[in-house]
Amino acid sequence: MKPITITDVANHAKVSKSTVSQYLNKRYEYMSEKTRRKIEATIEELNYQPNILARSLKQKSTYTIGVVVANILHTFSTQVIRAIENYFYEHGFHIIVCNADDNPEKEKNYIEMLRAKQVDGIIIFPTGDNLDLYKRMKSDQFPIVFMDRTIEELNVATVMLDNQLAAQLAVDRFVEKGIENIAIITTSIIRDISPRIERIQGYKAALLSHGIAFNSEYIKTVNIDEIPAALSEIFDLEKRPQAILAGNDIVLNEVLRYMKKHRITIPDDIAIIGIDDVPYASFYTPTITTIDQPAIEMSNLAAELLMSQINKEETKDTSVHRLKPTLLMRDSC
Amino acid sequence: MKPITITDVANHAKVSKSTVSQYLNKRYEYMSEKTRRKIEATIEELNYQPNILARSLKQKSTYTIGVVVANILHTFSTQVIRAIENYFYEHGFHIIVCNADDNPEKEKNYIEMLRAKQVDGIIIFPTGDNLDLYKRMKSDQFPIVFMDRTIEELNVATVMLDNQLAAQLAVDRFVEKGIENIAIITTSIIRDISPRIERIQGYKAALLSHGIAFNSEYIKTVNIDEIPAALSEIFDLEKRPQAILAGNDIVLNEVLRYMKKHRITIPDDIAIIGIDDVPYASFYTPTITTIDQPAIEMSNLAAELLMSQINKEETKDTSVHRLKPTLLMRDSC
DNA sequence: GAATGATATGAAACCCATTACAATAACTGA
DNA sequence: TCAGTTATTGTAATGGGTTTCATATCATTC
Repeated sequence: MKPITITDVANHAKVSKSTVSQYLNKRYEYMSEKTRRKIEATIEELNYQPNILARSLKQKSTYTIGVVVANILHTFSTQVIRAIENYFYEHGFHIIVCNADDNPEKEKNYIEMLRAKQVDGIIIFPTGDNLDLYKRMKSDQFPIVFMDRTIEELNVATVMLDNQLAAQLAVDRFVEKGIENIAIITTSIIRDISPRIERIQGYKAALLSHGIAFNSEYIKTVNIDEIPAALSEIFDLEKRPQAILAGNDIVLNEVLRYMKKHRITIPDDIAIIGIDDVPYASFYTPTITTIDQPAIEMSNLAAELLMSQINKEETKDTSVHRLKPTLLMRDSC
Repeated sequence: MKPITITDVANHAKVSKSTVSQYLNKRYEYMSEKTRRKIEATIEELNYQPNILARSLKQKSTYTIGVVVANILHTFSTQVIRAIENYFYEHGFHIIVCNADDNPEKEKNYIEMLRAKQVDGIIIFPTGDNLDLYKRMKSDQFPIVFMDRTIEELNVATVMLDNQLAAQLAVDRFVEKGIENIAIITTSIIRDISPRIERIQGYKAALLSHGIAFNSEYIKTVNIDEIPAALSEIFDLEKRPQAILAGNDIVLNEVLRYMKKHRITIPDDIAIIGIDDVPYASFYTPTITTIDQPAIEMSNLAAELLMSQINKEETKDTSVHRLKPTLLMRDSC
């Protein structure tokens, strides 16, 4: 069952490979009407499908791009994958999805494989631990866009949330409600993952702007399975907080689970705001106030930035785009 | 900035391309220790990465597989993508993720592109409307596994949920609680999508097994945005149901949203069970009883079935594997 | 009827690896 | 020392397309 090749078509239609190739590339002006129809019929008859590998090898373009997410478990990652897939489908590209699992080794492996497979570009949520690799791509002028996280010194086009603002929106809201004792919980910040850092910075800055001194006991950065313990610590404090800012969707889940378990009433006993909107936020009891990331807008922007690099457009945009989050006011605060 | 090729390495190391190629394929017995080290050093020095396209063209294997999900919006789809990605990463494969959007045209386009790109196999949630295409893959002996849905007449290896059992578990649970008026809501069943059909069949069969006549007014198959209207219809019935079985996670969301909006108490006013577990099920108020699909197990099985086809193993398994769902008993019923 | 130009087609190089096999070099034992 | 191995390396074909450019064909014009 050997596949049909362009040579088979050429022989069968009694023309040369090159003419068939011209046909495949819709350069009909290079052949007569008769030849065109003959080739058309032959392709139909043999059910021929061109081998894109061979074409890509010559043309140096695979119409494939790689998407390396840091952790596919986050709702945000899947939203981004979905939106990017959608964008590139419209442009005739395929996406290869890779999950680095927050593991720099895995990330490295993926990036190297993607480049070896000659993808036309990569959108990556960088773990931050492969500086050399990033630099090499940069110096090779390989199309690349960072998402969600920035690597300061690199000058790579980046799309991320205005994380400081995200935290600030939440703090402002809490303060508006007369709450000053605000805790923040994020997942681990090994390797200086920028969003987590920035959210904590934004939190501190916002508190200061309201003249509230921040209490370091109110700041918890822990692994997911350590969240219940962290919450217990916070609640055992002499001055327990009146509000919690959950740093991402997974943290929010754990926080809500904890409140449920310990029968702590939201928002009376504790006010809650989560960064990242979650599907159930609008019908949970109470409904949950969240800070929504414009995932689709961010994805489209990242895709466009990548496309302009792929198309070697002049606009060498290497800036960091910070998109604005939205406060979705609901009942949990 | 032209890329380094095997020829560059060969010239630089003063050996032939073939020797370098042997080195790349770790066939060190074809060269002396000295040559091996020379090549090794040169590759290091030039930072050479082989072009996998060229290799794939010759070897007729791309170490890439396609995953075409019917609708990436379902939690189940993303769970499957995640698990399959994980499985294939372990085996040195990449996955290309495609979202058919429940659109047979898009599905067709994707399948043809994937084959043109010479992927080694495809895992697909078939829309069911591309019979010719499925048949052709089958007759080409192209590695393919169906997931979530079966196409009866085709004899393609398939992994899916035991949907009848899923519905039955739910009905049994309702009946156990003394509830007999049970409604079921699924999303649209144009094109005879098998899970939806089977879940309704299972629902009917389970009712009968309990000696309960089913009421066709209790069965709603509608688009997502029509769910509130469908619910209103059901609640306006003379004999309104005491329970609702939500056919998938998205339906469950809409049902819960409706109940919240109309202040209908779960489980007192209405008992609810959802097919597909959702992240918030265990801390919602009340916690939600769900029928959980073993997504990871199903994905691994599908991946293994595909791998055995790719490796041309003897075991020509073309059967339909129906995995058992689990009832996660919580408070909503 | 030859020169001209436009149209149509094919030959061959190329993309970058792999691989079968030929060629050379080094080494063995008699 | 020389045939006979064995170890090492190189040549060339191959995979399936694209692309450049030469050639063939044909109609047109003078």
